[in-house]
Amino acid sequence: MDVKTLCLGALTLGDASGYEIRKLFEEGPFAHFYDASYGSIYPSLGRLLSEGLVSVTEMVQDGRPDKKVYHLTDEGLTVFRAALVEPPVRDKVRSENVARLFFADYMDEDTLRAVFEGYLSEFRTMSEKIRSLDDGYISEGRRFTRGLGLVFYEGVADYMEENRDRFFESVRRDVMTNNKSEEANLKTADDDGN
Amino acid sequence: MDVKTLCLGALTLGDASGYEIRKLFEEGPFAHFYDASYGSIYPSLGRLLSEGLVSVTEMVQDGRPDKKVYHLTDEGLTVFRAALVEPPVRDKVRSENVARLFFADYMDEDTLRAVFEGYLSEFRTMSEKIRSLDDGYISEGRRFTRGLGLVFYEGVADYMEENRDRFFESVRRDVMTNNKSEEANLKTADDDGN
DNA sequence: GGGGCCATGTAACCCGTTACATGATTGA
DNA sequence: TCAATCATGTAACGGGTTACATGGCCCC
Repeated sequence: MDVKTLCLGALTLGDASGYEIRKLFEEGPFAHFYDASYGSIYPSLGRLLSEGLVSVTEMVQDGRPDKKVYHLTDEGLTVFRAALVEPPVRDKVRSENVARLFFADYMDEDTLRAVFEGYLSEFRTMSEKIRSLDDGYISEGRRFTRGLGLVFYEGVADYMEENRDRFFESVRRDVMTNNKSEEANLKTADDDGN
Repeated sequence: MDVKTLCLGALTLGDASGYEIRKLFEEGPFAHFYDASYGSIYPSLGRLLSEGLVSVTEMVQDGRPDKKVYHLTDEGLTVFRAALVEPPVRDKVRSENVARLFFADYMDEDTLRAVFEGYLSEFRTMSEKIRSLDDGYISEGRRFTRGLGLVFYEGVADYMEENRDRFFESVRRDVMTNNKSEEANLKTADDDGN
């Protein structure tokens, strides 16, 4: 499912401009499971328009730039529904943060602490942001995935806090071991292929 | 952090071939936070070799194809350490599965059930796989991130099971509401921009 | 006999990011 | 006055995926 399809999905929530759609990904309800930038959203909307899957209304505003408000057409909805029937591909995750933590024993402690605390506070911020949202009426899918996000952010944040001390302590031990084996390497540097 | 850097990281765990490195991403300890295919791993190893960051030994095997076992050089380790100092970019997540659940009320129930149960069983499988691993000795970073993965997989799986019934029930209500408003749309189809 | 694992590699393609261009308004 | 928000768009670049090519062994 590409950005184009997600734009159709975005418009099922109501008419919106490219800028507003971007915010759905940035900090709105899509933030937990997808990301997209202007460079993919605007061209997507353009293509959807030429395919008749969305219509557009130019809104003249004063005090701020004009905007183009897009609306899902019946055909657009049909196409979106068809896209949802396709079996989903596996989740794609790419976390440099976790990678850093994985290789904790190859980092100096200050950097590691910064990564750890930065990551943790990001998770706390996210979970608080979700909690503080007023739900009004939202669809069950939206409510459910929001709960899913909450479980994820809070679960990870709690885990990190609970294991913080032990983690840094054990990493320090690993680092000492690494240093020893590197010293040993220096003494036998010739059979190293280097 | 690109695949090239992750290949260096992979080799801190021990010498390995491209094929073996791929398995780290596919089902090994990297699986929770990164993914990479042969098409990126082999070229990466080639470039690392020409840069002197890894060395290679051709291993002739019988009964199976020969393989090239790569080894991290001192310079490779230095470069890897330097890469870890760079502040990590934000996690990238892209989940078609969650997207499907978000738009639950635009799917027919059979498809939705298939997505739901498929996703759930994927998570159960993953968490069981992690649990069943014998740890022997592994670095704290690795242990910690494994725990992180476990919290994630089990947290989400539990959430899904606990909320399953309510979810499907509420979605059914949403779907009925949608159908009603679409019928209403048909009656006023002319002011639809379509 | 067929499917799956072992094993390496390349080339075309694609989707998306980054960076740039432009510019008014509002609030600190 | 400086930064942020609102708002749309394009072009170059890039990293990675998909698909293809090749081929033997092992187990059912």
